[in-house]
This record gives sequence, structure tokens and C-alpha cells, in this order.
Amino acid sequence: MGIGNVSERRLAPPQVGVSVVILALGEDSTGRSRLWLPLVRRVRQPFLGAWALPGGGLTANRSLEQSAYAALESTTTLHPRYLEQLYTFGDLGRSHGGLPMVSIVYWALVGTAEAKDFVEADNVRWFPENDLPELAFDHKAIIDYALWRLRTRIAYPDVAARLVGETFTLSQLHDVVEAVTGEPVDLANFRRRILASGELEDTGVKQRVGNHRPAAVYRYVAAASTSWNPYDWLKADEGRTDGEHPDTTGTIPGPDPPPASVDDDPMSALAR
Amino acid sequence: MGIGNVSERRLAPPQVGVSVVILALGEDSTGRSRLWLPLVRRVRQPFLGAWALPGGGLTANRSLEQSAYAALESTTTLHPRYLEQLYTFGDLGRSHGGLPMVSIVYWALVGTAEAKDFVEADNVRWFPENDLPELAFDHKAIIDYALWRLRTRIAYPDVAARLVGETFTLSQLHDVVEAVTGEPVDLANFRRRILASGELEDTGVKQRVGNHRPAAVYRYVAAASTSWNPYDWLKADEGRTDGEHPDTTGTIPGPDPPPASVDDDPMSALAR
DNA sequence: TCAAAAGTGTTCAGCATACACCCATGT
DNA sequence: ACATGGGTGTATGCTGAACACTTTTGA
Repeated sequence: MGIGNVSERRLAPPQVGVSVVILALGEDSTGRSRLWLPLVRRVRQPFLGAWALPGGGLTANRSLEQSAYAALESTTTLHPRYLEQLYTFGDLGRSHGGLPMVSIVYWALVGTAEAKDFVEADNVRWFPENDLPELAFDHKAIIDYALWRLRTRIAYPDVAARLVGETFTLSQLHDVVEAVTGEPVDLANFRRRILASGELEDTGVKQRVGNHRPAAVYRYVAAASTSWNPYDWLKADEGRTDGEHPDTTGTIPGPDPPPASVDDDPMSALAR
Repeated sequence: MGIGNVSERRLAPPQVGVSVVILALGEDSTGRSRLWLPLVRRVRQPFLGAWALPGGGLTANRSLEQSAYAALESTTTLHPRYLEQLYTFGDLGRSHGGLPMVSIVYWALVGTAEAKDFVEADNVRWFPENDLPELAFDHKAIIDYALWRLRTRIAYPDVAARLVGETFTLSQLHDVVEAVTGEPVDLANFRRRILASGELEDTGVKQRVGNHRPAAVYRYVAAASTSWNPYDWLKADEGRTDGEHPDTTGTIPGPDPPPASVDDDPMSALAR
């Protein structure tokens, strides 16, 4: 049924890679706040010379997340404040008629790049989200999806906070949210909602930007388990005395379940 | 740094597979409504004889989602009403010191199996969620994660509706939600909230279960874009006249962007 | 004292909760 | 008539939206 003969098949094991959509705030030529992201220029066919998401193949002794970090470090020295698995792409349109080409895509938020701490090499350049070049593969679609995820999550304090610096005023945070959504947000209500989340801590420092009242400077402090990462979730689960679901009301401690993460061999998991 | 010599490395290309957590409603021995899921018995080392999630390797001309459907069909002839990518697992604990073992996991909801339409072969068996056998690899943790996802989403009408049959009464839907969460839910408010979503359609049929007033029978009708699947999302995006983000207000149609999904070569995406 | 941004108060609408109540049906 | 589950009404409280208002600062 498959296209390609046996020798081709042998030469083409599953093509699996990790890519990262890295997002940071910056200003466009008019001074308006925009999302920027680094792209790398391809030095091989196909799409030679086109721009693409940073990424790489899987390597030994490196988890998927570590591979994502490696891709991050290849394009920026900014410390990522947020890294989350986005989606794994593997539809038929990406393959060459053989095994599917699989891209495990992460998205990352890095702090505002006021220091322009960019690796502006020949083959790496930052682009504003609204003025992207022609992109290789389906990377344009992947970026659009990552931007959509950001826009649907920007209302959460942790996401917004990680797009600005270590510390920030509520006005700065508010500006970020408005820049990302493109919609005006009532500052008074924003302030109350964010503070009510309990995820911001007043540093006691005041900061002035103009000839007017100085603003309180806040710091983000992680709330209990807002993570969507299953590993974080599993880790929390392991802390319990039994293997039951957090929502169940069972309280009788049982023997410890086996370690959650052990070896796997998914290729042979299906008994036939 | 890596363990294993070159020949081992050559014999072990990236191990990538697709697994599925398939969930259906059934009753336990006491008649209580429970979630059941099918497992397959391993016929190979490691974990020979242990139970594991249905799954398989990637094959030519089959997308990830199609591989998930294939795994589904190997254990049940029930038609899946819901199939969504859950997460891609690939931490170091799953590998044997070499390339990471990657499992792209989907979760599926199938209708209540009143017909016991189970493939109860020797190597396939359904288990209630609260009485699972010893599981291979980290599959117990993956199942726990899928159950958590279900419990956090069960409040949405589409998820609950897809756990019951094609048509159902509001009481039946309500029972499902209570069975999954384990919490009592006020029926009157549940009814209003669900109907207010506009995702249920009255079939006009009435159904009686006891010696009392018959209940209205409803059918689920998909609302506009509640999908978390990026491909659904991208498809909607392609319907637009330009390549801009749905939230932007730009209205000037430009030339059609190139097709969103084309070939990919993630292994060489990183230019060095 | 004025402008400008920081920060607070107040009203209103919507929606979920809790729970009392009425309705339809077979025995 | 009555038991049983289907279905509705209603008071209460919380939360976000809208927007008027007060406070703090430098010039």
C-alpha cells in the first residue's frame, strides 16, 4: 500500500524533530509594541534559503524538553520564562509519501529584549509577528497557532508576567496584554483581577516613568499547580500517599505505586 | 557522553509510536457507572505479559491521527466520537540510555458500550478505571493524565455528550457527569447551563424509563469551533481571504498564501 | 494649581448556586 | 391519590464591565 520500495524505507526511518516558537516583546518601526520571534535560514534543500523555526533532531540522552531548550539557545541567550509543548504535527501533507515527518513543537516566552540580546548571526534573525518572511514547510501555520494560543492565554497572570521582565508595574503588564490582544482592556478592572489572583507580590519598590505618581513594582510568584505540563502534574500526583486521582476522596494510604516514568517501547506496544 | 556504541545507535533510530487512551462508560460489579478502557497484553519484552495502552508504530502514508484510529480499531469496533491529541511523552526515563522513546498519545471517547461491542480477544481486555492491572512502562501515569483531562473537561457539553449515545436525555447526561467527577451536580442548574450552551437539539422524541413523566431526548450539535485541534483551527483560517490572524482587523484581501501544510524536514531545520 | 498617570469606589448585568415548587405519568 | 422523576421559578451571592472619582507626583 505504501509508496517507496524497501530500500527507501530502510533509508528513511521516522523523521522526528523538535521545533520551538520563541516569542518576545519588542517594538516595530513606529514604536508600537509587537511580538517578535527568531527564525533561522535554511542551508539545505528543501526550502534552501527560506526562513524556518529553530529546531533540531532528537539526540541521545536528551529529553524532548531539553531538545527544545537546545533549539532556544541556538537563537537567543535570553532566559526562557515559559516553555510548553504546543502540539505534535504529523499529517500526511508534511511527508514525502513515506513515513510521516513529525515535528514536536514547543512554544517559549522570553523576557522583553530591551538589551537586544539577540544572536543576530547571518542565519538567525528576529522578525516582528506582523511582518514575517516567506516561511519553509508549514511553519507559518504553526506560528499562527502558537500566536493563537498566546492570545487565548494572555489573560492569565503567569503568561503575561513572563513576557515582561523580572519585575514590572501593573501598567506595564496591562500594556503587554493590550499589545498582544489588540483590544483595549479596562485598567482598573485589570488591576483588580490580576491582584486578586494572588500570583503577584509587591516588591515594595516604586518606579516613576514621567512627572507623575510612581507605580508599585510587582514580581510574579508561581501559584500552586497552574501547569499544563503532564510531568508537573504527575510529579504532584506522586507526592500523594496513594495512587488515586486527586479528585477522589479516598484517604486510606496504600502501598506506593511503581515509579511513574520508566522505559518504554511504543513500537511493540500493540500485541498482534 | 551517550551510552551505547555506534552500531547500537544505528540499530536504534528514534523510537516513535502512537498510543491511545480509549474511554467508555460501563458499570462495575455493583452496578455503579464507571469509566472503562481497553488494554492490550504485551507479547514481547520488556514487560512481556503486562498490560499496555493500544498503539503502534508510524507507518507510511498514515498521519498521526490515522495511526491513532488504527490503534482504536484494533481494540474496539465502537465508533469514536471524540479523538484528540493528549501529549507527546519523551523524557529520558523512558529511553534505554540512547535516543528518547517518544509516544504521541491520543485520547478517545467512545459511546456507552451497552452492546458490549468489545473485542474481547485473549490479548485485549477492558478494565474499569478504578481497578487497573499492573501496567507496562509509564502507561499508568499516562492514563491518570488522560482521566484528569477528562474530568477537567467533562463540564463542557460536547465532551459529556460524546460519552453517551447518539441521543440521550438530560438526566442521562447528568448521570454521566456525576459518574466522571464523583461529585453531585445540581440537576436543575445543570439542565439550564447545558441548554444555554446551544449545543443540544431537542429531537422531539420522548423517552420513558419508569412509571413517570417521560424525558425529552436530545442530540448533540457541534458548536462553532470549540476544537482544540490545530488542524481544525488552521482549516478555518485558510477560509479567510488573507493570511492574517483571525483577531486582526485587517480587511484588505491580499494574494493567497501558500498552502499551509507542505513537506517538512525537521531534522535539518536548524542551520549551523 | 495643573497635567498625567496611579489607584479606589460604585453601580450594574450576568451567571452559577441552592432549593422550593409545579408537571406529567402509570399504577 | 400518590409516588416518582421531569422540568420551572426564584432569591442570593459572586464576578466582571463600565466609568466616575480620588491620590500622588513634578513642573
